[in-house]
Amino acid sequence: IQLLSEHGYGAMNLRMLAKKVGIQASSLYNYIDSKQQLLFLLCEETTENLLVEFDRTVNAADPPADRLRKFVAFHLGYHIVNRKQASVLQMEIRSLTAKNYQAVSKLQRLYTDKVRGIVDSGVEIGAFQVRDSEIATFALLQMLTAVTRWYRPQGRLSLEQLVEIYTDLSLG
Amino acid sequence: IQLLSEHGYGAMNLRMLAKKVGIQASSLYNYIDSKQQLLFLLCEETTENLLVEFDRTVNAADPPADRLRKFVAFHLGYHIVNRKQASVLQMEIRSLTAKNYQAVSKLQRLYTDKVRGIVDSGVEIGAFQVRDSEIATFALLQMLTAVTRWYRPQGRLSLEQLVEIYTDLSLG
Amino acid sequence: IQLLSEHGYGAMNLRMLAKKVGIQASSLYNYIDSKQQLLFLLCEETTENLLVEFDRTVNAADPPADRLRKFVAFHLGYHIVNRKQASVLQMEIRSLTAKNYQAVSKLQRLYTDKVRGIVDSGVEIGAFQVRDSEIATFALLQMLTAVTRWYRPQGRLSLEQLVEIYTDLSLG
Amino acid sequence: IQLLSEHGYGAMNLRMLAKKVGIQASSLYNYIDSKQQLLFLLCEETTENLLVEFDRTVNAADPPADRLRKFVAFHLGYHIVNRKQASVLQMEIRSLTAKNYQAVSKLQRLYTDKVRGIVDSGVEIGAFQVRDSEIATFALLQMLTAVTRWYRPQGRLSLEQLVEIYTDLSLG
DNA sequence: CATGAATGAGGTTTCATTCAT
DNA sequence: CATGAATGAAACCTCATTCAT
Repeated sequence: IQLLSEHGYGAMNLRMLAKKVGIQASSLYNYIDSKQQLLFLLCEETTENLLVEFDRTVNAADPPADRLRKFVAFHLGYHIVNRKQASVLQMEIRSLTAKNYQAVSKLQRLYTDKVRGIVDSGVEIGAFQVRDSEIATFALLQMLTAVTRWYRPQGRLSLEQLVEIYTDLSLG
Repeated sequence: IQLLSEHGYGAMNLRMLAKKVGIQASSLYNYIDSKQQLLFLLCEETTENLLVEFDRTVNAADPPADRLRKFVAFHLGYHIVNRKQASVLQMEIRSLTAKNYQAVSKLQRLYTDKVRGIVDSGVEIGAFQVRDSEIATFALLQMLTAVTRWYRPQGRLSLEQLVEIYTDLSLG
Repeated sequence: IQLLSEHGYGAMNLRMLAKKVGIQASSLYNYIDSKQQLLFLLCEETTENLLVEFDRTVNAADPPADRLRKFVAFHLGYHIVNRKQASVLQMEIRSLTAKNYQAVSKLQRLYTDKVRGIVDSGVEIGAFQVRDSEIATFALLQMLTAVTRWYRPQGRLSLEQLVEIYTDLSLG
Repeated sequence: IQLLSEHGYGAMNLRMLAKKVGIQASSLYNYIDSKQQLLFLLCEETTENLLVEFDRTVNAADPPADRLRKFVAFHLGYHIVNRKQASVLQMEIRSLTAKNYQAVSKLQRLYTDKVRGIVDSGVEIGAFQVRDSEIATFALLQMLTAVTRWYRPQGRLSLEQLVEIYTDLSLG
């Protein structure tokens, strides 16, 4: 994950990975079938994990505004803590084989749908006002996810502060 | 730009580009110094163009709310019309040489600062309320820029509708 | 052809070939698409050539016994003169891709059918007596073709002598 | 033998063999010293076996024509029943180390000499007429041996029929 | 301005073989 | 007797780049 997030799939080669884990490049093939499969497994696992954690965190029974708050805190926190993993997912899916890409895409769609569910239910009961809930969902997700692009630990703001700020922006 | 946006810098090779423009790969070197330089020129040009267009569109004399509206319309429109170019800029700067990366980064920083200027001046006169104007600027920019990730022509919404929706979200 | 006949497809590597022709291995790819394609082209060409030469040599209008004599002289001569090429064809077709194998196989079948035609027409007019003309054709062909397995130039017998000997055996 | 005859020495790898026998590749080394030695043992054993069976079947005291008939029946039958083994011997000796190759070659020469003995003794007493007994021996052997190249069980002809056909051709 | 042929560095992958357990 | 993990050499192939023409 670290190497992928630093160099990208194309620029990371297996010799780098091998050196990092202290074996020869050929020995990697005791663990993976191919470089492509490695990327796929990583992307798949990360996305599935995100789905599981979402369900564990966001209680479907809560009112929409509460769910949104929990979602923002969760999604932001997750993307800050696992920012390398998340940025690999964001940047490198394009390097997946058509077939693999579709599999991961499908999982990501499930996640997007969950978030859309929050927005929609808020709109339904009049808690949220948005012109277009699909676009609102995209905008929300991308605004939050993009935290991986600039976040640096030891930055000016703590995780808690960021959550507050982004919650404000999201509710707005 | 088309090939870069489809395949990425690493996966696009000069033979592909040569074929696309109808010459042999070696002939490309009559026009470019290296693959890297080509990417750099493209990124640099795109960013500079963005800066110029911003200045031409957003009148520094207008009140902040107006400038924000004009900015949203401009930035969104630009990223939809030039979405391939924009997505190259977004995705491929990482493939730039350290030196080239810094040069483009510096230009991008200028743009970010201009947007930050709008936010700040709005906050100053009490037109906008944000907890943190740096984060707000990032969030705003990334929310808008990410339109390149999902936009498809012949989609459900016209450019005008999208501008309205995103203006709403931005003011919120 | 020389390298393939000496080492076999699997054991011949492209570096050997490159060295033989005095360029770098990678430069071979200016002429071929892949090692597999090289083998295919060689096999295809050889087989097609054999078909053409057969037609040029064996006159369909002659009586069967004459055609058989001409065929023996031609086939034996061809396999002695082009013995390396012929032995590649014999030994290495198995290394062809399924698809490529079928293409070459089909061509070879055409040749076998021509020879079978000679045998059949001889049987028809009572010039040849064989219990089974399919097996007789196989036996004839393989007996002749196998000359590539042991023939060495500067051997005890001249080409003319060999032709006489094999003609005798074939008519028998 | 099955794997070697299907894929050839170069294309068969020890992992395939291991899987076939239900152990791990490394465990093979409890039974063999090397891949090369495995091929050698197989080739050696097959050839020796052929020699032993020849002696058991072809009675040196019989008149040449009878010996030839017995030889044809034996050699053909053996190559049909053990066709995979036989085709490995035919195709893969070339993959033997120089030293191993010579050892097997020497054994094969013994077999060829035995067949030559039949031809020669037939010529001596005037039972066979051949222009050149060395070539006749080669031709005979290769004609028969090549049955491995096309024979398929459940083919049109029974073993007995094939023996009759080939005996005819051989005497001719 | 265009080309074809060449290059060399490097990439992923394969595979026989080893070895501690 | 079996294994999993390791290895290193080597294989095919790719690609940015060069250069004489």
